[in-house]
Amino acid sequence: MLPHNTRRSLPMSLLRAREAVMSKFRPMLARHDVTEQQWRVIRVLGESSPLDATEVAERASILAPSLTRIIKALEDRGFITRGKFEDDGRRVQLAIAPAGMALIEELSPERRAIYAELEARYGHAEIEKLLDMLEALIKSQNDG
Amino acid sequence: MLPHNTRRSLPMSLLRAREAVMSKFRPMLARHDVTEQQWRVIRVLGESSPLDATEVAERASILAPSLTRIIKALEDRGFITRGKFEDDGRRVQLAIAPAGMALIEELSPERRAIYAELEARYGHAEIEKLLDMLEALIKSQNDG
DNA sequence: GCTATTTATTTAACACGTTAAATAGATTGA
DNA sequence: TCAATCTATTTAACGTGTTAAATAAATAGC
Repeated sequence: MLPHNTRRSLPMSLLRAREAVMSKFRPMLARHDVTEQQWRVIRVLGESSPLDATEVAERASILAPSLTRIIKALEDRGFITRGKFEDDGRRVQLAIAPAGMALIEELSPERRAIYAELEARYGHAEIEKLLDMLEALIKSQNDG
Repeated sequence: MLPHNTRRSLPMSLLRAREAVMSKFRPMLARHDVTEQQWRVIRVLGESSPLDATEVAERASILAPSLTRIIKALEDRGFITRGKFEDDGRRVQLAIAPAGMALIEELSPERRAIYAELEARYGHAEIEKLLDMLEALIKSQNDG
C-alpha cells in the first residue's frame, strides 16, 4: 500500500521528471537573467493582459507572497506594468509591457528548439498522454 | 511546436500535479514539524543506512547545499547521526537514528491512509502507468 | 452611516533551490 | 615527495516556497 522504495513514489517521480525537463530550459533562462518563476509570470501575462494578481498567481502556480516579490523585480526591469483597478482599490492590475513581449519573442525560437528536442527524445504522443494523465491526477485530488 | 497555453506545458503540469499530491501529505508532516525535504532524507536513510551525503542527496533529489542544512537540523533533533568515513575524511557518513526510525513507524499508518485515498481517487493502475511514463521521461532526458 | 466581516495583497520569518566560490581531504604524476 | 588536480562538502548570496499575521479596501448587516 505504501511505495516500497523512495524512487517509486509519486511526489519524488514528479519532482525528478520536472527537474529533468527544466534542466533543458534553465540555461536559456539564466542567459536572459530571468528565473523560472519570473518567466512563468511573463508568459501568463503574454497570453492575456491585464490580469489581477490573484489570477496571475493561479495561472502561474505561484503563491501570493512569492508573486509580490516577482512583480517588483519584473516591474523594475520594465517587463510588466503594475497598477490598481479603479473599481476595487485592493486589486492589483498587471499587464505585459513591450519589453516583456520582446523577451517572449526573443526566446521563442530557442524554446521551440528545446521543445522539439524533448519531443524527439520522449515522443509527441507520450507527451500528450502524460499531460492528460497529469490533468486527471490533479482533478482527482483537487475536486471533492 | 510550443505549448499554446501555459496550462498545457509539461513543467507546469508536473508542478501542479506534484502540488496536488503533496497537499495531502503536507498537513501530516507539519504536525510532526518536519519539512518535505527533511522527511525525504529520513525515508532514504530509513531504507538503507549508512550512506554518504552524495548518495543521500541523489536518492532524495536534494542539492548538496540544501542537504548540508537539512543534516544539521535532523542531527540536532536526533533523527539521524552524522560521522566521517575512516578511509576518506571528506565523506560524511549518515545513518538513521532510533528516533528517526520511530518517526517513520509513527507516520506509517497515516501515510498508508493518505496513499489509499489517493489511489481510490485516481486509480491503482493509473498510478503505476503514470510512474512508468515519468520514469521513461526522466530517462529520455537524462541519457545521452 | 457604522461596525463587523470578508477579500486582496503585503510583510515577516524561516526553510529550500540554485549557482558560484571556498575549503579540505584524496589522488596523480613528475 | 610535493605541487597540481580532483573530489566531497560547506559557505555565501539571492530568489522562491510556505505559513501566519498584518494591512487596507470592499461588502454585509443592522
